Amino acid sequence: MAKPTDLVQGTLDLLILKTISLEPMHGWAIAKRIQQVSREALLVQQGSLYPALHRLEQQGWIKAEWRPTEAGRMAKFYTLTRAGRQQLEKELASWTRLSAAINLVVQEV
Amino acid sequence: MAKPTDLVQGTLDLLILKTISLEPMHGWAIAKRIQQVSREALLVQQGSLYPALHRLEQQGWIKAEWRPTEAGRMAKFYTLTRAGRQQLEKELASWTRLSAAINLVVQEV
DNA sequence: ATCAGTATATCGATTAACGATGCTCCCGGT
DNA sequence: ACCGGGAGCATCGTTAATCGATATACTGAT
Repeated sequence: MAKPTDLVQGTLDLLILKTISLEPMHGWAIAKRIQQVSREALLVQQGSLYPALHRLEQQGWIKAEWRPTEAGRMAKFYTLTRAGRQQLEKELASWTRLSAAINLVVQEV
Repeated sequence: MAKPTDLVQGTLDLLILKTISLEPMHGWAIAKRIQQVSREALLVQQGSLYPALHRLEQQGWIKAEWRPTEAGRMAKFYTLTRAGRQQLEKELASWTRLSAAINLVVQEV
């Protein structure tokens, strides 16, 4: 209720794809990264994160691989596939287009 | 499918509130207006529009009144309430904040 | 021995938007 | 007189994304 949403619904995929497009990362790190880069404005809940990762993997946009972290622990690292890169382009274009459109309405005088 | 979403989920309330903040309008006109101002980028489906209007009315953010249109037909005109104006401020702030945050992530190099 | 932080995961509930469908009224064309 | 199309309001069932809570396990430090 009356809660300042953590995310804009529908943008999580974009955020994840973009984040791992810079370098392969494990889920936990992806969430931290998004939070940090957005200066604490975006908070990716675990109950949103992992389902999203599985969703993306099933679509063939990312692929997972168990590897040790720098801290020496095992974690699932996600890499963007070729299809994922295309999807990122699409989602980026869509976001740009739609957010610009919303701004047109919202800035109307 | 592969459908270029008509809206960004969660922004419809904002779009409606903003639109009728300029002048009271009936549902049909609100949808047309949003579509036109956004240069056809945003398309408000009727199955989204009317439930949203009822939602907003129940929250006490807008209130309805039957009046004749310029064309002489009866239609339900919606006006922003005082609470609605506050809500508009909130949603606007939230959108600004969140979309800026998303852009931070998305424009990361 | 315990606690905090890292890391993955699932489940149920909530909620928004969509697509389809149905209704009425009015106007203009034939 | 008839018909179609646009204006205008509405509801219903489905789908899907996110949230919150909960569970598990490993590590390092106190």
